[in-house]
Amino acid sequence: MSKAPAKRGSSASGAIEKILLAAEVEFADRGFDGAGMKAISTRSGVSQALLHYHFGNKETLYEAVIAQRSEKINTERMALLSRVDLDAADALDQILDALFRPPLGPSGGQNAYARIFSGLVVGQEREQALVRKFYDPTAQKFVAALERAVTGADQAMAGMAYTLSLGALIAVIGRDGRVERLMGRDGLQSFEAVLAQLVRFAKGGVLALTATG
Amino acid sequence: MSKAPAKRGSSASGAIEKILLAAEVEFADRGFDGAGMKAISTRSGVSQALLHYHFGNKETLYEAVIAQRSEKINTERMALLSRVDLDAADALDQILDALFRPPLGPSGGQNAYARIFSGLVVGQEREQALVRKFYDPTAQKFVAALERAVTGADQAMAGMAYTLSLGALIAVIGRDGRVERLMGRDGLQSFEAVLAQLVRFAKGGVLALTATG
DNA sequence: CCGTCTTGACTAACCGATCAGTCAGGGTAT
DNA sequence: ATACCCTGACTGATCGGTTAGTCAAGACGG
Repeated sequence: MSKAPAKRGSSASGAIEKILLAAEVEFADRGFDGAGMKAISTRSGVSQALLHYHFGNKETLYEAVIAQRSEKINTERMALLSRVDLDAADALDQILDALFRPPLGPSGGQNAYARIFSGLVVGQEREQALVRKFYDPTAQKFVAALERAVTGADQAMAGMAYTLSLGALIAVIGRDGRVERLMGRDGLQSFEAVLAQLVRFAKGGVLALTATG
Repeated sequence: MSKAPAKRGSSASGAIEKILLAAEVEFADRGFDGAGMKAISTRSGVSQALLHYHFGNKETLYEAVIAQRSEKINTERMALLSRVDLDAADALDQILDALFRPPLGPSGGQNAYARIFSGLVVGQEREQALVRKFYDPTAQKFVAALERAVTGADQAMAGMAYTLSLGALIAVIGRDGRVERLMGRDGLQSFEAVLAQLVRFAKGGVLALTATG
């Protein structure tokens, strides 16, 4: 019955980590369909057969990349969110900071996974299924936090606010060169400066969305 | 030297239009790499060879789809923008409406091209090149309009505001089912209602971004 | 006649996936 | 200790299928 080994968890030479790292870059650069198993094997320095030995197929490898990163991001997001005083004056700023900071990562937009993240948000069935699986539970916590922190917001408004804020986030992620092209001079801004602008924009948007009128 | 025919402009049975329409749906559903020339030919009811006869290759066909739609969108955007009084009180609302309405199209998010549009915003080299070619000139007009209409905005701020607003737009485009999932009940809202919320969000964001502080 | 279009065969490259087999390490029986 | 075997990690070669793209020959219609 051709047992599939496919049980991850051990690897003598750290091959699994190398594969995941190479796959992340390849998927980020070319997307799921554009990425090739051969290219991933070359990039990671292992045989192509080993990719299937450890992960079974391309789809599972893709999911493994997202599972690994999303867990870190969700953990970090929840840690930041748990420290927010929802009744404080700057609660909304803190919530949005907790939402944006982890996926942007310490290295900003050149982070490979950030580009995969963008693809998840605007993707079709495959991506939506992964979002549902790996991001929805945390997302609902944020929607609930928004609903509580913003006066006059119901669940529908909070959900819309969350979606629109995420849109602003992925616009920043994919902006390499584009923002600089549209706004004359100015070298690339620091990570914290961009994040601060993002929070300001989203905050203004959320408040405008939920304001009575 | 084996001249490529590839001169569009005439078609006895309207095959070119059928091809462009089918290609638009296929590219929207599966992305550039996921789309297949065979699938496009099947969908359009035309032989696969005819695709190459008229468009040469896949890349050119993709570009033709975007060229056709972007021209309509840009024309509509400029027409709406030209009617805006940049010194009026609601100038910002009008600018954002002119920016969002055309790509959302009359049919809203189920519009096939809208999904291609989303992919352009978050894409890599190929998509960025197409954006540069087909959208940048109009984009710069909008950045300039934002710079003039919003007090205290310089070009850098206006460019950032434009990028972030676009992000909110593509979040709405790709939201099918997702917004409804995050915000309890509520059936799908009407096109104008969604657009109005989008404008409110972006307006609040832009003003917050450019406010002194 | 000429441009449009179909049909069908064809290539060269590439795709994901599979296979048989190598190798090292560790337990185990004697 | 040594001979044995099993297991898990890993590879090179190759599988069948699909891809974009090409080409030739002919049909249809203005």
